[in-house]
Amino acid sequence: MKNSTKSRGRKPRQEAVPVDVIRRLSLYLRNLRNLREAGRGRVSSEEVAGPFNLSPAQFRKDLSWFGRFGKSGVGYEAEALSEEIMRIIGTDQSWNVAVVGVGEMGGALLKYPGFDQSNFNLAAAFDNNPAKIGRTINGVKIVDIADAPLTIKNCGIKVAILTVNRDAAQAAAELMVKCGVRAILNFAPCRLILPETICVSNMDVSCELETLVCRLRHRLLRKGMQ
Amino acid sequence: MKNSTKSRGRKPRQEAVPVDVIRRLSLYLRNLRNLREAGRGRVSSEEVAGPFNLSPAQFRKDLSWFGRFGKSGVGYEAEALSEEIMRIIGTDQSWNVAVVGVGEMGGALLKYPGFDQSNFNLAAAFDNNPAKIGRTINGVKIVDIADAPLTIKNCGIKVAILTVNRDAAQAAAELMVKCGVRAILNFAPCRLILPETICVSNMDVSCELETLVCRLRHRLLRKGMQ
DNA sequence: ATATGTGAATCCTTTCACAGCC
DNA sequence: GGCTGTGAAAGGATTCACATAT
Repeated sequence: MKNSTKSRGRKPRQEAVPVDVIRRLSLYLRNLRNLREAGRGRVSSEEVAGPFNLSPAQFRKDLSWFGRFGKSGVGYEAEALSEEIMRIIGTDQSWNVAVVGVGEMGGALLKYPGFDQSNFNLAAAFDNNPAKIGRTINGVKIVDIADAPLTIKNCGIKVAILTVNRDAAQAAAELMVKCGVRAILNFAPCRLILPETICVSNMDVSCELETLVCRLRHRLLRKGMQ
Repeated sequence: MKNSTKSRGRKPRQEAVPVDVIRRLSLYLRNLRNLREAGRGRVSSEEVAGPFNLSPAQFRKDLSWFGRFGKSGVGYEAEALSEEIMRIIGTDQSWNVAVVGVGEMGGALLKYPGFDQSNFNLAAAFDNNPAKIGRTINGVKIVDIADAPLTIKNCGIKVAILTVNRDAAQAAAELMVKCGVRAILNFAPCRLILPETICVSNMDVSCELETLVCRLRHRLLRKGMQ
């Protein structure tokens, strides 16, 4: 009965950064942008973390995974810190991203203005519907998914957003992996079975809604981040 | 310096259910549906939790927050367990949900077929754009947000999905709260400042994308659920 | 005086392992 | 034999508190 299933029971004792640390870095970064737009040059850990109901100590511990970025007794330079966090996350460079499946959700993402200010560049859109192939949405031409290998290679795409329906998700994901995609943001309401080397994150509306309404009846224990 | 900010440093020592438990229950529930559709009547904790890279022990501990639902040496009845979990979450009853802001994302959600099989019923859509008010999307009539109080009261809406743009999000959220909404699923890329009694969950595409690409460089420590 | 960075302590979550039951 | 339910143990994450730096 022991060591039965896959690799779940391992004890790697590795010095790996917890993924929640990165998720918080991403929040800090957004807040830093706001603070800078509000004219703040120097900021404290309380100012950066407080709005998310996270403690200043948490902020400092999170950063300490990667180095020392503040001045004792003074605080942090908002701009320099932003750049450091972007370097840590990897968004100091630009990323070409593919949208796979131009249905309602895929179309909405292609038109989403939030990416304009980011270093994520929606560089390609794929679909298998002949009625959609060749059309252009917000400057992005919809390409036959059969031609995905070439496009992905040409654009150097490593990240895909999966917005196909549930039944098509697994096959589409496998195709992306075969084309060289290494990270997938999955909007389909199912789990993808992919090699462990591929990074997957799920945006699960049903799951979030269910969690929300459950919090309405039970008083649940959250942990910051709102 | 101590006891400085809000209520962050409390030690409530309460027997509150962690929100992650609920998030996993939601996943188990989905898998149970799949297992039932595949004809399985009786299932084991391994079968239910395994596909999410969660351990059988975790599944049993999660359930133990709420009671005892299995038979020793046998397993669980898939259908009965589904109903129990739905009762725990609260989706044994139907929920009317409002979509606030019928832009690209709001429209996509209104047309999203995933809600058909769920107990979430998109009962109302609000916008402030006269060109949209009065139109119908997927059977849902778009109502002037000025008339939200009446609609929300009539439909008994307690949950809203916020799909307005960032600058409008805080005001729209406050309006919803004033109308009696108690839970908000926020798609806008910002944090909402609301009374603690209101439940908020954020669907944050940028944050997830950043976390994903960060995982491409650093080998991060995830904890199941994929 | 003030705020960082970080070991130590605390708190929480997950896993282990086994008694109990089918 | 096989699987659940659950205390106990192990492992992680958060908070404390203070030495340190400006």
